[in-house]
Amino acid sequence: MGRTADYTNERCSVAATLEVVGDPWTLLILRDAFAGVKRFEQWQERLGVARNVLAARLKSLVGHGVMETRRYSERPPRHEYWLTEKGLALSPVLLTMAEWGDRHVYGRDNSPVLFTHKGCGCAFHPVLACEACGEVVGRRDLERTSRQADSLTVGEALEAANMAAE
Amino acid sequence: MGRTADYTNERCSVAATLEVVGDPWTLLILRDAFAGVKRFEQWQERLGVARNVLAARLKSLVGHGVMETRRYSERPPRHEYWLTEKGLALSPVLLTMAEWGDRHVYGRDNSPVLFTHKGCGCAFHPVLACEACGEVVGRRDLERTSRQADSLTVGEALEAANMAAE
DNA sequence: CAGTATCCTCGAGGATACTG
DNA sequence: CAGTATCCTCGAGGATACTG
Repeated sequence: MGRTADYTNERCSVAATLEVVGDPWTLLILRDAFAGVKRFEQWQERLGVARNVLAARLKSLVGHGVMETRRYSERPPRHEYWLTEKGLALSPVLLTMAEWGDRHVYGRDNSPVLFTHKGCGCAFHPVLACEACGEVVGRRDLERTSRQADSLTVGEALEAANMAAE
Repeated sequence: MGRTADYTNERCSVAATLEVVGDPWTLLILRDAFAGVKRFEQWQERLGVARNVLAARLKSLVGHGVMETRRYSERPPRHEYWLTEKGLALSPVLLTMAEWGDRHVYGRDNSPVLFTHKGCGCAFHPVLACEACGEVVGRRDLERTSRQADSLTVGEALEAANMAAE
């Protein structure tokens, strides 16, 4: 009866990620966070999102441990939102999204943002590599093993993760 | 006045990707497509999504060139939905999402899906590498150059891409 | 500045019945 | 089987005014 896709009953890591960040505004908030945005008003102005919605999203991101608040003024009390390690770990998701939009919507010559790989000096375009051996990997190099049957739902996993965090 | 985030006026490749696939149901549809789902009823049953919504999403994905229809029966006329090259190119997005959910929601020991890298035989966990030089790359190895000011909006880029496709 | 509190709209999505 | 056509609900999000 939910009004939209409900990820919590899925048994899937993709759905788990979507449950935390797969919201129309959240990924734009995170994109801006990676670009250095840390304060409420900055997001509000850049995104034009309603204040209550922005507040709710930030609260959710903090609740999920993706961002954390840091005081930058005592009087008046003010704080900023910083990406945690967990939040910074989303960078490959954002980068692969940027790469796809770049390549398949804009076309590489029209890319609105460019990254340079400092190591080699080239324009950076990500490909996936295997953490274990470092080799570049395509879909064909992977074999998929499902364990869905005996695994937790997204809702259960989130609950367990929150318990562990406390 | 839109009811939700409107990506079309952004000048950003991430937003461009979200405009095409960043919908609560669409990424789950694609996830299942990568798992081999090709027919309407299969998605409908697995996702429990309303039929009109599923039809609309599939139509949108075909319209954006992410999937294409293929006849598999003449009488009665029946077709399947196959990922195009453009659609298959989304695999790094799904894989990095799966990795994050795996690691930061489920925890690696509870992962509902495993991938094995055939090359080295190890459990596959993706990291990003530079297409040009093959080296593994972290956020710190990247330098960002914005060209937002003189670049197209997402809406304009999508229109241009559609024109080119015809 | 960084929100909270209210009120309101409206359109996405669900449910169901129908069709070639 | 693969949708289309209708109708309906309801809650997400926008707008605005207010607060410490």
